[in-house]
Amino acid sequence: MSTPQKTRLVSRSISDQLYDVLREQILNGEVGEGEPIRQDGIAAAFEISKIPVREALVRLQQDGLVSLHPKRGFFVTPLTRKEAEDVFHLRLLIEPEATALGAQSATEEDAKKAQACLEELENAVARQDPRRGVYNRLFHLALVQPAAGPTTIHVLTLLNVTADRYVRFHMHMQDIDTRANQEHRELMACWLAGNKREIEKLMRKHIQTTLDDLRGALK
Amino acid sequence: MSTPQKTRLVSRSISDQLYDVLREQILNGEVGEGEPIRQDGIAAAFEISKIPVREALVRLQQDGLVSLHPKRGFFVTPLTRKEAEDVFHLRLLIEPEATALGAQSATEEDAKKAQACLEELENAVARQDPRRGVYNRLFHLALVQPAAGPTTIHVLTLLNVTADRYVRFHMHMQDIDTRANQEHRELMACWLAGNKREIEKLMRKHIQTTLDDLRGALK
DNA sequence: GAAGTGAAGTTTGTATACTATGAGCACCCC
DNA sequence: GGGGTGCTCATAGTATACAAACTTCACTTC
Repeated sequence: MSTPQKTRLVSRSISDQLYDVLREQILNGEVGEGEPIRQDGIAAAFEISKIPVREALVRLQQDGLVSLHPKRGFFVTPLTRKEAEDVFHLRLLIEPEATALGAQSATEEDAKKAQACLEELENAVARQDPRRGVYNRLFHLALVQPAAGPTTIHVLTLLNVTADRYVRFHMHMQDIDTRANQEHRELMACWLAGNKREIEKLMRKHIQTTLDDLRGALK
Repeated sequence: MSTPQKTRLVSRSISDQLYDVLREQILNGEVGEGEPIRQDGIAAAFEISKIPVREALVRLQQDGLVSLHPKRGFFVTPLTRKEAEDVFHLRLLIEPEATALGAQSATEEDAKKAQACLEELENAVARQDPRRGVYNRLFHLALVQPAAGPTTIHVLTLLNVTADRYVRFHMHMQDIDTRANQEHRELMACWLAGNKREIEKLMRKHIQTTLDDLRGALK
């Protein structure tokens, strides 16, 4: 029997699933910044015990999305202009180069996957999926994946998640969807062609434009 | 009554303390790479329950020091040349500039704290303290702290921790202690003077030299 | 002897239960 | 009436208990 099936199937633990759900809720602003997070409340809402809730929160804490005051609980970290600037600064340092390197060592399969991610992203945008930030991240990461080491992936994931939070909070999506779509198309074409210098420039501009828009929204 | 006491005293939870201890053990190689980590074993060793053990491990997982195979347990992530290159590459991108910015906006107090960290580091080196990697990280971070945003701090901490792991594993400390001491002195002098360009150059060289030594150790 | 099958023993992941700390409020003293 | 003191309640953090999954290994079958 052949093995075309290569997706690894594993049982995801409750805490692991909850981690994704809570992260998405925070990114969507469903729990306001600075707001306390009641472990019992979440446990009751999902009809589970506190143990997996705490594990998910601990992971989010390590991601910087919530902070923990000992014996007082977890709080959603407030959004600050300083953090926004910080995150985009780091992205500008890391992501353009990493993307260019990814293009250079991308295999046929990597290219397919990146294109699939772009399609999914465009579909999500087209149907106004509120989770399209997720697909945006996946696309950006797919461009980096072929060459990047595990730490670069991890750091960029962290940065993109936080960036996503600011974008979702301060900006009306439809305002940037069209432009972003255009830029993503250009990026993808250039990435497939493997033009290192050009990709770096495009990606830098792509991130910078988002940052400029964000600064505008922050007045 | 005056308040010269400004260190904030908080009760550290068991899981929080354990996080530090386990991280240090992994950095020291006390648990070999790829080795499984038995939750019950650790719980028994510290005479606590599994709950805080799991929380500490989840944090370490988020740091990339251990990985989790569902229903099979936590494993110490293996050291790879690729990750080492990756981590140092990122440090070279971020840390020199961040250190220079730190120097520019350092207050008198920041300077005092940085110098105190350097002293502690030198003391630790002098007495061959096995935990001197910790003080090294604290010193490097103290140089960055004055200007850096929270995310930069977080990312650099992550990178320095991982870098530390490779340095401790592959290199005999005494071989580099002397050189590092010298370089730290130079860095500190330059940092206090606030010469941006020069600091960047020195820090870049400092990190690069460590990377070169590491490459040598890796054959 | 190699490969498949099944039962016993580990170990994980989560529920439940308990302790103790912090917040909030009423009361008291001046 | 303002500030201190103790009580009550809510919540965090951890221990204990347990079900489900994985591993191991002996046993069977060809």
